[in-house]
This record gives sequence, structure tokens and C-alpha cells, in this order.
Amino acid sequence: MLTDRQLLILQVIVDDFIRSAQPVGSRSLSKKEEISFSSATIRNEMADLEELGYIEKTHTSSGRVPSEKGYRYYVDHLLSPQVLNKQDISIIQSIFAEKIFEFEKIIQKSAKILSELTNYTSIVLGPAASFNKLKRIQIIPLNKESAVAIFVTDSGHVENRTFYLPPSVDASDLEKTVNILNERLTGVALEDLNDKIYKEVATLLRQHIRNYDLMLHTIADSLKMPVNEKLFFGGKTNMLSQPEFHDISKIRTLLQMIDHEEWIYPLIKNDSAGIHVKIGRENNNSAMENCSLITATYSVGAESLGTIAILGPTRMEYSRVISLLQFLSNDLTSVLTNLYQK
Amino acid sequence: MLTDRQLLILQVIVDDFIRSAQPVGSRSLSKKEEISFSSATIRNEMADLEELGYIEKTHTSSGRVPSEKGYRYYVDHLLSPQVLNKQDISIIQSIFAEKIFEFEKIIQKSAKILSELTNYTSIVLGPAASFNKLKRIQIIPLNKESAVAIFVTDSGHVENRTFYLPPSVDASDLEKTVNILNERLTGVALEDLNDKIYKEVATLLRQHIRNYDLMLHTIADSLKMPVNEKLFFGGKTNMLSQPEFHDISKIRTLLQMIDHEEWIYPLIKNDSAGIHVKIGRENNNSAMENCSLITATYSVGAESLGTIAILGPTRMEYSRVISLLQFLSNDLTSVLTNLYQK
DNA sequence: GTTAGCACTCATTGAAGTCGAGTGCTAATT
DNA sequence: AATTAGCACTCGACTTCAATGAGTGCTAAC
Repeated sequence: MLTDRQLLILQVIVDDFIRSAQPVGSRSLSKKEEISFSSATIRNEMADLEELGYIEKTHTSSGRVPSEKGYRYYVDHLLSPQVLNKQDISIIQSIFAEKIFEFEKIIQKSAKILSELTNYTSIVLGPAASFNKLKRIQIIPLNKESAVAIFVTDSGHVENRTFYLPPSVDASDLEKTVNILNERLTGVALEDLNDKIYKEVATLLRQHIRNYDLMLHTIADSLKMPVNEKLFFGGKTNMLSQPEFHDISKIRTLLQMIDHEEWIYPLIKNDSAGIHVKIGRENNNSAMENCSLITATYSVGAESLGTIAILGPTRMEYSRVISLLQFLSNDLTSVLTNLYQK
Repeated sequence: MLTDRQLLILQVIVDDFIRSAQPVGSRSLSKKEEISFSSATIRNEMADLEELGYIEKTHTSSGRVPSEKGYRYYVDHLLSPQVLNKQDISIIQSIFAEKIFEFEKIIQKSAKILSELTNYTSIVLGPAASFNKLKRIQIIPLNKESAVAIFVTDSGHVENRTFYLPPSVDASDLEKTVNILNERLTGVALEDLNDKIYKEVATLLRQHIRNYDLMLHTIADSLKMPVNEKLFFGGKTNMLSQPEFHDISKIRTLLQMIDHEEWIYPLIKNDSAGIHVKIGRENNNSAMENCSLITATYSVGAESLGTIAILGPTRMEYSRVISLLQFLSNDLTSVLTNLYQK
């Protein structure tokens, strides 16, 4: 539908605007070496591109700026993947330099480095604990009235919940319960615990414990808590340096959104694996109007665990960011797979 | 040193500037009902106040603005404590409405509500875990090479550490070790654990475990927790609405500071109990030049546990904020004391 | 000691003018 | 028929200038 020349012009406009943040005019385009025709020709082509919705003017006599549709086309068809330089690669690999056991540390460091490498804001969704299999349950009474339940998964993740002890329960009941739970629930994925408790554990509890149902509900309640994956951020304030956010009110809406984790989940919780680019209003979020979000998933083996994302202005260096995310998510996946699958 | 009239004028200037954020002129002052003398008189007095360093001009013919010294004097001598209205009180008390076990939840909610009530940024330093006494240690092997150690305190706080198992250690060693640790360390404050391990546990371990010293160091290493108290924030973006921060670069330095937790600790980690007000450069931090920080401590019984703080512009409503912090820290202390000392 | 009066300062506002980078359109050129 | 040169036009950005008004300090009168 678009001629080669139009594609070329669109690409150069987007590239130039990403670099300079200034509307691109026909004259400055005609001076580029890729472009061999006159500014008048370019003006004609630009008028067509504008009519088709790929570029826009900021006012009647201004240069052109890519529209969201323009960015979308650029990302889908015109992007030349950037080859990472050695420095970038070695910086990313420094994430894995130390011996680490804990996912969290790696994840946190990834977020930090990603934001430093891009000057945008990075968001990393920590590994979903729900796939982890239960290794051990422990219940430790704190005093007459309350106890803390501890759940350890095979990956070394620890969850804990404080709860009130049902008044009728004594120490031996508690011990029996813990034994039953461990016997029946070890190896079960966290997300299946609740099911399993009611189906298998219930009958056993009934046989051994007085007031078994009170105990049952107390335990099940403790488990019902949302095992929400943790979010990690890097470079929250980087957006302040972007010229499109020199306006306080835009900054405010954006930072307010970043500080509300519950608003972030729907943005980055992506169903399918791989790299996704969402441009401006594609994010369905008014605070993201001038922003793009690029997400990638990381996994252990075939199982996708979490998401790493970069939030930047729509005028973002798509090519570079995609390459970085690609590279990091691959590395993360292979390191985690190694760590986790032995 | 200052005459009564000068004090009155200083007070009215500070009050007015806090309200309006505009330099205060002699004419507008003379119209206030508290003030019964002419603008010319006021001008003379203001000239003196300026010479003494309590107020400043923004330019030769502008009204006056309080200097840091002026705020300091105001806070120390002129402050009329604001009586909280019923609504404020009931909002604060709503923090404790639900039954809660976990300090963290209360603390988090406190930060949120404090920022909503003041429109400034709130910072709450969570309860120092180091005072807590150990209730139970548990070590759970994950696989051949690693295990996770879990420390539960009498307050229900749970810490966990993953570590490599020394190769020579087998299951029965581990069990013995855990027994020894529990026997010897239960009731010991977290901060004293390390000491105690080397002094008392070491000899016992030697008697019962082969390669006891490897085990010893592994455990001790795990314990070397930087049990850094957690920081909670509320209203991080509130400062964006303050007129003195309509300038992007000021906003940036401030937000960057807020996002570096390690820079916050020295600001709010206060030795002595009670309310403290630090104005502008008294904070010894260039990012805080136009900010004041008011801190209060909360405690369990007589033991001071943590800090709640409000970060606002120097032009902050000192009176209101101090009252709010006073009230909340009292409430926090009594609730926590109740919860914790039974 | 207090105040009225006056000359002076300076940030803010808005109007008027210039500049220049951009456009669209038309007519000439290839 | 496609390309380009040329030209009138638009509009944001910047500069200049004058007017306004809220403030000051100082002096002289009360």
C-alpha cells in the first residue's frame, strides 16, 4: 500500500524524531544522505503519509511527528534490530556475576541495570510463586492466641502468615496437623494447595483432630492470601529527563501511576511469551498516553515465570530496547533454568 | 532580644507565607486584624527583622519571606499547637480499626494516611527487628547443596536466608545443629545472636558435630543479617503539587533522593525519642534545601522501635504536622505496646 | 515613636514586531 | 507524468517596549 519511497521517508522521520525529539521538516530530510529527492517531493509524500495517518503536524506550519499508527508501522515493519555493543553485553552479564541463590536479588539487579542502560524506567515482575512446589510447612505458635505458618517451596521461596489459633486447639493438635499437611501437600504447587486441602486433607484431619473444621478453615484462610508477584522498578525518575515530560502535570500522572503497583499489573501481565510492544493508547491507560511499554518474558525451562519491561516515551529507542530485553530475557531464562532444574 | 511587636510580625509573616506561598508585604500585613499599626511601621520592623536574618526579600522591591532562621525561631517559640479536628482523629484511628497481627500492615497504612492527611510525603521506618527475640530457628534442606534457614521472632516476624550446605554435612548433623541452636538461642534478641553463637553455641557444636566449624561459620554468616529496617512511603508524588517544586530540576533531585532508600536512613534515623524538626539545610543534604523534615518516634513500652516522618517544603504547616505526628505516634505506641506486651 | 507621603525598584503582563523553519500550491522542468 | 523550483503564507519562538502594581526605603510631619 505504501510505496518504497514513502516507507523510506516514514522510517527516516521516525528515526530522526526518536533521536532529536523535534518535528522533522522536509528540508532537513532532503539533506540526509539516504534521501536523494527534493524537499518539494518530500512535502508531497509527507502530505500523503499524513492523510494516511502515519504522521502528524503539531501546528499548521510545523514539521511532522510520527503518530501512534506511524510508530506501530515502524515497529512492525521498519525496525532494523540493533546489534548490542560489547559494553552493553558485559554490563548485562555482570548481573549474573555473583553466586546467587535468590531470584529476588537477580531480578532486582536486572531492573536496576536495565534502567541504567536505557535511561527509561524498568519494571520487572518477579517470579510467580504459584508454580513453585511446596517443600515444607511449619507452624510455630507465638503465644496462646496466635501462631505463624511458614511455607517453604522447593525453590527456597518462603511465605509466612500470622493467624489466630482457634481456642480449642492444643499443641498436640497442631503437631498432628502439621504432620498431615506435610505428608499430603509436599510437592504440590502453591496454586493448587487450596483445592488439595479441601479434597484430601479434610478427611484426614477429621479422623485425627477434634474441631477439625475450625482448624481446616484457619489454615485454608491463611493460604488464600494473594501470593502476588512482587514488582521491582529501576529508574523511576528517568522519565523526568525526557523532554516530552517537561510538563509537571504529565509527570505527575505518570509517576502516580508508577507508584500504584496495582495499576501496573494489568499493564505488564502478559499472557503470551516473547516480546510485546504497546504504543501509547494501546496500553488502555490514560496515564500512558505518551508512553510505550515493551515487555519480555523469562522462564524456567518451558514455563514462563515473569516479565521484564521497559516503560519509555512513545519516542523510545525501540530497536535498542527490544534488543536489550531480548538478550536479558534469554540470559535470565538460561541462568534460572540452570539454577532451578538441577 | 526581639520586641513583642517584632515577634508578632514574624509570626504573621510565617503564617501567611505558609498559607499563600507568596512573599508578604507591609500593606497586606497592616490589613490583618491582629495588627494595629501602619504599613510604614511594619516596614521599619521588617527592615530590622531582615537585618537580624529572620526574613528575606526575593528581590529589592518584593515582600518578605521567612529565612531558615526565621522558620527555626517560629518552630521553637511561636508555634501555637493546632488542635486536630474530629475528622482527622477518626481518620487516624481508622488505621487501627481492623484486627491486625503484623506490624508491617499498620506501618504501611500509617504512611498512606499520613500523606493523605497532610499532602506531603510521609516516610515511616519500620520496627527494628533487632530487638525482637528469637522464637525458633528452622533449617530446611532444599536439595543436596542448599538449604534455607528460617528465623521466627516472638513478634511473628520471619526472616529467611538461603545458603549452601557444607558438603560434609548430613541430615542428622543438620538436625542436631538445629536442636542446639533452638535450645541455646531461643529468647535471644536478634542483634545478640552472633555474639551468642560464637560464645555458647560453638562449644556445644564441637561436641556433637563433625566439621563443626564449617557449620558454625555457615550459620553465623546467614545471621549477619543487615536486618535493615524497612522503609515505607506515602504520597511520594505529593511534592509535585507544591508550588516551590514547579521546577523540574528541583523535583528531580528530590525524587531521586526519595528513591534511594540508603540516603533516607541517615535523615530520619534519629537517636532520641520525641518530635524533631529539621529545616532546610539543617538536614545536611543538598536535595533537602527547600524541604523540612519532621520526625517522631514510636515505641513498645519504653523501647523506641521506629520513626514516622513527614517530608514537606520548608513552607510546611508545622503546627498541623507536629500535632498529627504527635497523635499518631502516641496511638501507634499504645497499640503496639498492647499487642506486643501480653 | 508613629505615620503619611513620595520616589524608586522590579517582576509580571501583554502588545507589537521580527525571524525562521516549516507548509501547500502552482507553474516550470525533465 | 513525475519532479522540482518558487512563492505566498502560517505560526511558534523570541525580542522589545510600555504599562501596571505590589512592594520598598527614606524623609518629614504628626
